[in-house]
Amino acid sequence: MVTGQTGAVARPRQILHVDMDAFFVSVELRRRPELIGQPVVVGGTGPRGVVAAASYEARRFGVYSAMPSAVAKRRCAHAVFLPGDHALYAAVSADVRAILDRYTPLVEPLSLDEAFLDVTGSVGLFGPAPVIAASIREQIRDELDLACSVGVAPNKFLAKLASVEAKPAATPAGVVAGAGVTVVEPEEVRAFLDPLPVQRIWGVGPATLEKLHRIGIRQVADLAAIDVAVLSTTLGGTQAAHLSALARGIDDRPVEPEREAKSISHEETFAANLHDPVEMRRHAVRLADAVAQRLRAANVAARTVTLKVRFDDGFRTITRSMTVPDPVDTGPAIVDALTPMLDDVDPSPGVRLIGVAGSNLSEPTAQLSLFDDARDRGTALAVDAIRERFGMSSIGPASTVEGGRVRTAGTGSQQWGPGASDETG
DNA sequence: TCTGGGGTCCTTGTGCGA
DNA sequence: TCTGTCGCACAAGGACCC
Repeated sequence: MVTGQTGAVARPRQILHVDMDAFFVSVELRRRPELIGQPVVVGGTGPRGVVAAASYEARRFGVYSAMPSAVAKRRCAHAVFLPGDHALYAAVSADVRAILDRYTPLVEPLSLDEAFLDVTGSVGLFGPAPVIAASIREQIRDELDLACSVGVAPNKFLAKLASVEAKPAATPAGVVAGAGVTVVEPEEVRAFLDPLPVQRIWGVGPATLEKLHRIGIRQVADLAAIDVAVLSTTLGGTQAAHLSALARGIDDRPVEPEREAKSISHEETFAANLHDPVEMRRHAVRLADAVAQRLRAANVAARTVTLKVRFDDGFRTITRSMTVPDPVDTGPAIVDALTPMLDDVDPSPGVRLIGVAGSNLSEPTAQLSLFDDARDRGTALAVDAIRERFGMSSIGPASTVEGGRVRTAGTGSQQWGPGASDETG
């Protein structure tokens, strides 16, 4: 319905990438206006916390997302550190989404603070794509008191790069306002891409960058020029073909409004290392319970259960997984699958993180022959109902009760690392 | 500097049945 | 019966993204 497939010359697609500016911080500033203009950091406040978002004033001091909070505090001691409120950001994200939905049904959220829109079929109604981009910015600003940047281009990859160009910039001298909207026309693609450093390409992280540097590739132009067969010897065929296409501005991926989750997981980093297998199991039970609840909420069950353990000896991480014959969506069933894996882990080096994931998702089965599972599922659904009414900490596995309250996972209280106080004992 | 949490995708190795 | 190989499923880990 959006592309000319009737024999007429196909119009270039009109893709928008909408990216909120310093989203978590900006949401916080709405309720803390006295902090506007100050360096503000949202993220984990404990010794192992990381920065989730930094205001542009904080970025002037070299504070960026994913940086350890301890480093951020050293670089910008006078910044205001806030713990973050994931539930609030999700609610505001829904408000933003409602605005985007006015322009096209083809909206693909990438995260809470960014989304792709295919407005190819909307230009007749709302005007050219850059006009739509400006209109979206205006509505988000007027209705939500938030700023965003928008990239407009013929595909997702270019639109995403374009939105970065549109953003404000933090320099040691001050914060420079961005254009707000950046448009890359089809005939401008080469001039836009060629001078960019190769790490700006989606999928080029530190490891790939190192490989590319070794063969003399530093700019996107270098990558676009190199033969794919040659690149394959360094990166492997799949990645070589993918990156080569992107470097040439080719990206045919559609905007997909409804993508089904392929896995559901919870993990937690502890303020103090665990050394006791019993403690490990207790946390695993809690995480399994949280994963199970989300599986049921999504009306799916997992055939593969994965345990993730990160040790304190050099950040070593192991994963162990098991595929079970019948999909599971209850805490006890997930714990059953986890138990042999947990028994195999030696926590003596110190365990800093435990994660539990369910993948290989399918619809839950209700086999009458599995009496125990059916009973577990009935209990679990009852628990879900109680939690919906009285809150997450109202009920949970006995082993997760601390001081008369249930410790929960994934409730948004500690999204970016352990809190300043040691809760693990 | 020393690294959170929630995801996706890819590669490599292994076991198994045809 | 033995061996090679192909495809598939699974397991584990790495890299990357926000």
